[in-house]
Amino acid sequence: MYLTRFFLPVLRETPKEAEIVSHQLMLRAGMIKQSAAGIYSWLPLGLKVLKKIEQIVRDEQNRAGAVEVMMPTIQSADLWRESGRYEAYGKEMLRITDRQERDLLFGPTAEEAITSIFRDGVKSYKDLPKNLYNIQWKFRDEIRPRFGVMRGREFLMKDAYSFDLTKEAARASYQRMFVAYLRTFARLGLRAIPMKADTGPIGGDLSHEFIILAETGESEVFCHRDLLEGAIPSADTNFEDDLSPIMDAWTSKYAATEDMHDADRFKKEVPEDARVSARGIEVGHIFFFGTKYSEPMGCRVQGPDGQMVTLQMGSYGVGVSRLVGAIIEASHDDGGIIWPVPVAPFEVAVINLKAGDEATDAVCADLHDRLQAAGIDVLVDDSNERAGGKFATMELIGIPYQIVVGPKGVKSNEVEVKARIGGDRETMAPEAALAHVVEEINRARVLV
RNA sequence: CGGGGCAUAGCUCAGCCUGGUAGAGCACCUGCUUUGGGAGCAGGGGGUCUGGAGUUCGAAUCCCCAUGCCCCGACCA
Repeated sequence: MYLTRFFLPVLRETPKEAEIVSHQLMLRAGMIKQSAAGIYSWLPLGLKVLKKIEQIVRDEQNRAGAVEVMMPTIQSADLWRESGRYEAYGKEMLRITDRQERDLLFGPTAEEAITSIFRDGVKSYKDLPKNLYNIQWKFRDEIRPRFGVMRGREFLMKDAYSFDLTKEAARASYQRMFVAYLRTFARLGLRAIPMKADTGPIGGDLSHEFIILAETGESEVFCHRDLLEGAIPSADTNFEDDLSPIMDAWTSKYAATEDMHDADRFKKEVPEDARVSARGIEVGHIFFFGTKYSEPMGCRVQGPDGQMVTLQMGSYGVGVSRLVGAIIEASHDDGGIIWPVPVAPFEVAVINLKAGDEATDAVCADLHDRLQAAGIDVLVDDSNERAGGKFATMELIGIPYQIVVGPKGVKSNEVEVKARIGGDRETMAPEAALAHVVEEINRARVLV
């Protein structure tokens, strides 16, 4: 992609409505534009990041054996009357009436929709276990949206729902998602820590929030330092195996958000030098809720003995659009965003310091074509901007690698390669620069 | 929903108190000079001053009513 063809409305100054750094940087980098409170348009740069995150989430759901569906964003009120939540949900639910005076709503979540699909499609225990997920736009009419996409009213979310015959089987389903989440967040370049969460009326130990540490996190969190270095299950993990050892390893050490924090236990169980207390952002939440929806909605199958059994369900959410902001919160500096390679909108920026200079243009075009052929997402800055402006923009939008091509260097067959992280610069031949960034990027892509 | 604040050019803001027909910086367009870490000079385009209703000869400015957005709180993927 060439910058002169792309749409990248960057702002030099920070719009005053943005409070936290991710919101400020997303606006300045031309990733989003606010349309109404908590509702945003995704501009090309932001959309590229969103899509990359979405694809990694999808990839790991599929790996764990979940199956994707897509459902309507507009749902029928009748469906929600079945579960009893139409009345219970409150003003956060955006209610709509159509021309026939039928009650509709813009889905804030998908338990009802998915349960109704599942119950009509599965009648035998032989069809279990199953896990269906969707990645869709949801709407919650929050009293006070804020922090940009971190807490918008409209948001892209992945919700998975597991269906099992027994609680034991449901536990195994839960563990599969637990492992999938460890891998998902690691692949996004994040270190997410599963923390014990409130299970609500159901009780038990099957509810975890996945938290990433960031200064601007919404809640205070406490955990054992070892969890910051926990082992990520490898790509060849067999999801048919017993995953208890992995989950046990991750849940045996203290980790809790402020709601669940027990200061005495924390002191007793965690040595002083291993105590981490920080602020955290919730990027995922998984929980087992038994028959909360399957019971009222009649989601049952016939068991081996011919008796009808109400299914045990769990739900597993990832805030996809929120993750865009969360990653920025966790990865930025004074110059702007620092994208982890797997989610970077472009992996390499080729900066043409003198667009219009024949030799410089030729080197840039060659790099562009060969990077693209190598499967690298490349953006060539072929604008007439001055050098300083180009550097500042690429730094702002956080492209992991820059190849700087100028007329002086071209004469001596040299370009400069610069890494966004650390800012190291190295001069080398264009050939070497190409090989270098391709190697670095391929390495960064297969971290887990 | 309670409390507070703001609304003037794409962005950041001045002008409002004390009414007289709209400004700056950045961005944008033209030209010249420049060109390796957000250049300089000259010229130029762009505004229903959030909306409505008042007071007045005259309203961005004063009065009233709406609306939108932001912040604090309760709520929250």
